[in-house]
Amino acid sequence: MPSQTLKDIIWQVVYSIPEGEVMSYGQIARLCGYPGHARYVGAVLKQLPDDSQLPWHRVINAQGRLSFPPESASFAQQKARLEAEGWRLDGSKVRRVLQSS
DNA sequence: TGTGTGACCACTG
DNA sequence: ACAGTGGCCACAC
Repeated sequence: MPSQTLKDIIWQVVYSIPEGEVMSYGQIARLCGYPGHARYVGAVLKQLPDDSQLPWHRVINAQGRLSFPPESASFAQQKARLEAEGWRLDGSKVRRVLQSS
């Protein structure tokens, strides 16, 4: 059996997402060498303790949105953390803060 | 061993 | 742009 479970690999990949960048669940699954496991990536992140140091907020879905109900506390926290790293929510879409306007 | 469950995704109209 | 649909597959029970 693997010394590293898929869960371990996912943690590593999420941890490696640099500040200022975001990645989709499916993208992470593929990077782990497990294409088709996007849902599992979400399941793993869901188990993280609140005080986790993992940058889970840099993980959004393939549509460029947050995978939480807009009124939830998790949504608010992810939104806040992303905004602190140079992103903004344009409607429900996550967009890089930039340039012109 | 079998079934239900998703912090998903790609495709379609 | 948006909603519906089917597919996905490890995991918890």
